[in-house]
Amino acid sequence: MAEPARLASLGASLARLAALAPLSERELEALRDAERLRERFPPHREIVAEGEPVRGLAAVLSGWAARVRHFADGRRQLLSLLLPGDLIGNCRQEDPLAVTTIVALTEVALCPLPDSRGMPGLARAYAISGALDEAYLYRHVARLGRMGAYERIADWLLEIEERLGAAGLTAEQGQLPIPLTQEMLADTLGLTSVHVNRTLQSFRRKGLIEWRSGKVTLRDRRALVMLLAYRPVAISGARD
Amino acid sequence: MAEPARLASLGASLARLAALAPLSERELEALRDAERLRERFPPHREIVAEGEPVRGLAAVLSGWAARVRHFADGRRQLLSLLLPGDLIGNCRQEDPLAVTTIVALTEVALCPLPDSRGMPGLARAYAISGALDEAYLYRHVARLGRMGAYERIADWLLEIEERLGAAGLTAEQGQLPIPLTQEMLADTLGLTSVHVNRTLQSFRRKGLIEWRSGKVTLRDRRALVMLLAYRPVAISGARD
DNA sequence: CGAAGCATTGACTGGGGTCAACTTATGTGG
DNA sequence: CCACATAAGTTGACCCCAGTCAATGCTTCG
Repeated sequence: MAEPARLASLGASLARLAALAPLSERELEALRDAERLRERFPPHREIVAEGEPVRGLAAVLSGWAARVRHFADGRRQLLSLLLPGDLIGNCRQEDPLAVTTIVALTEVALCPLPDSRGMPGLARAYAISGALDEAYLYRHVARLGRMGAYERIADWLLEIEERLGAAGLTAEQGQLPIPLTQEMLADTLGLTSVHVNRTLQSFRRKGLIEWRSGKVTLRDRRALVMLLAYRPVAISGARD
Repeated sequence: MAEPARLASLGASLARLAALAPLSERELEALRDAERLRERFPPHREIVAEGEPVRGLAAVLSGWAARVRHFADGRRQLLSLLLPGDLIGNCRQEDPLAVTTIVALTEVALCPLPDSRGMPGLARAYAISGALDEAYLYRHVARLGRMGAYERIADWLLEIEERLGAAGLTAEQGQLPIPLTQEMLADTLGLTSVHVNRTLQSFRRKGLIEWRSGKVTLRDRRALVMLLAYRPVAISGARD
């Protein structure tokens, strides 16, 4: 955002990263280089396995991935979503082990990122990216712990709008490309796909959102924000 | 654990930190120094305010604190618990802003910690502490997203046992000092205090735990672990 | 055109929330 | 050491949000 001209040559996803901190010409060059090398993963493929050594720092160039935890009886929880521009393996130890499994939700392209040694701008950008991850993770905890289904979805949509915006992925008229099935969304929000379906339909009927073939439009952002501010306390017989 | 003799002069809480990575004599000395300076907070007092600049790195010497988020209508969610030995302000940016409010749940004593510049052992210890925080946070997300009340409490108790053990705070016979009210536990686990109460009573009646005046004993750890593995699927009419 | 994955709908159930009363600790000043 | 106040824990009655099960459409895409 600060220097659109110099970032222009970067793909959108790395542009998000580059916008987090002022970068020197050399650092930008390093990112441009990195971008050329990319590794692809088909949907459902594990990108990182929990407990395995982390291979190094990488960035999501396209597609969505997720940190995931599986239960013995088949339940699963998506712990966090990794969108284009997000980092993988962004930690401080020398030889870290992966804390969670990471799986590709769609087709995903990664690129390895340069070490930040001797590049203070990059180091700052990585640090800020990590802090953002942490902030979104806390938000996710609050969402799962204390929000009902309507609130969870509204809050999540607003978060995704913000994050896709930062990655430069909001199409014109605020269309958000969200390639998740309702079941993935359910596994993210701690709900069942059936209930996600019903809640989304209610949103659509009220004209709050449109959601067709992976493109989401927030038709009434104000109403979504209202949903978060205070629970109606259900006095009147207002239905739906 | 590696070097009990050299750690002996450290208070238990900082001993946990020191056990995370091999430390030089100079680094240990720096910790011993730090330990002398302490700041006290009464229960309910804010230690860090969300959005404010972080004052620097510190460690919890005694008492429990929590990262917390408040909702407009009075609901609140404890995002993570800070036990003796845990760090506050452990991040990588230069001038970070606090991502969440931190509040003292009990009387809390903090001590400032030395910067890790020029002390690679300390740097590693801080990094590992941060990685552990992250791991527990992901576990918390899975707990809130996909576990029922029984599982949440069982899983949480096992986590706390592990963490108190690492901090050297498990008394003889595995008594855990847990200074939380049922309401605080409810705000941690995304439940109501009423439901926490009923669930705990069920645990007690089944002989799984004892909980009296802040001292918890896990009487049947095996059964607690079983609770996590698979949901009973409720075929028979087994009550309670 | 068939198959597989995804979305939708209905009927039913139950875990956990809500409200409100009551009891038991904890503690504080006289 | 008691009287009182306040916080914490306990219990019961009732209800609703979200889960479950199962059938049926709707898309894609070989």
